[in-house]
Amino acid sequence: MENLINILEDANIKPTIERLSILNYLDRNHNHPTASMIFDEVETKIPTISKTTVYNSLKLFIENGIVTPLYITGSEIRYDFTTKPHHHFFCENCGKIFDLVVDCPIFSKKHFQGHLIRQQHGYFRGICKDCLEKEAKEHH
Amino acid sequence: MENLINILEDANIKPTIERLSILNYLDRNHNHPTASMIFDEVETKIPTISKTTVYNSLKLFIENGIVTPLYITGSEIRYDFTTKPHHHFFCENCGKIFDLVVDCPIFSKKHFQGHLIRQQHGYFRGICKDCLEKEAKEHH
DNA sequence: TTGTCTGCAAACGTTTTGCACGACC
DNA sequence: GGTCGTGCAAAACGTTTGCAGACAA
Repeated sequence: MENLINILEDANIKPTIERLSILNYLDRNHNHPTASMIFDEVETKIPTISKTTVYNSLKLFIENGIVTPLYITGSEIRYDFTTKPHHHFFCENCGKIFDLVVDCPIFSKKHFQGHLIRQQHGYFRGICKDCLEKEAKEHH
Repeated sequence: MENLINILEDANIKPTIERLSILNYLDRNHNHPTASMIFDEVETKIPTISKTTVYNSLKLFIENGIVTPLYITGSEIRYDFTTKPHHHFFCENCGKIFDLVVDCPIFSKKHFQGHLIRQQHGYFRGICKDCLEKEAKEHH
């Protein structure tokens, strides 16, 4: 928690209880939650919190590079505690999004073919291993 | 145009004038348009067409693998005439989305680490070469 | 007291849905 | 005549904005 306060202060963001709770949630949950998922959990600790504050905080975090928004599903935005670039797999069956480790030749490059790269995503959609195995069992 | 009719008929989609116009637009414009951009252009040829029909048609095309939706910007969905998988670059300054040719080790694989891959996107956000050059000139 | 943070409510823009009309076989 | 396609209008959805009150320095 002390660590999270530092992250915010380093970014010149006042570490309010709301912001800390949101960041704490993202720190504990690396499963790319939606704003609603964050709100639902933080609300149990801070019952007075509003969705506006969740959105405000996430916007602030994104602007400061603390959080990365993922536009993967076409509906809700997913939020990812920023680490080094990595790929994502989105399961169309169970909706889970998880990290993939892929050896990609341009990862972590800042420039490519003359363009400035600020963010990079490799992502895959399909049916995840778990869902495939469940399906197979049902048809045994 | 004959070719486009075949594409639709092969997918068991009745080639109405609306669907053909939409597909024709996508065939001529590989710049990843939004539904509105498609609507605006097709409307000049078929003034009675509605946005609902554009959305209905796109949905049908996507379900049949003729069109790929791109969830890149976080706001409007972009639509891409389906070809072989490729990367995209989204310029945060001018909003353009263009194709990138990248040598990626898992492209065109159908399975990866046990997961079934139906679709794959590699995409980059940042500032494109053209915008960087314009910026440089302004600060000469 | 000044500026910042919060949170309600309303607005927003894109997409989806319900439904009725019309076209076609 | 029955199915399919269209298109209007309304709803839905996640997100953003305006604003007023609360809080903190």
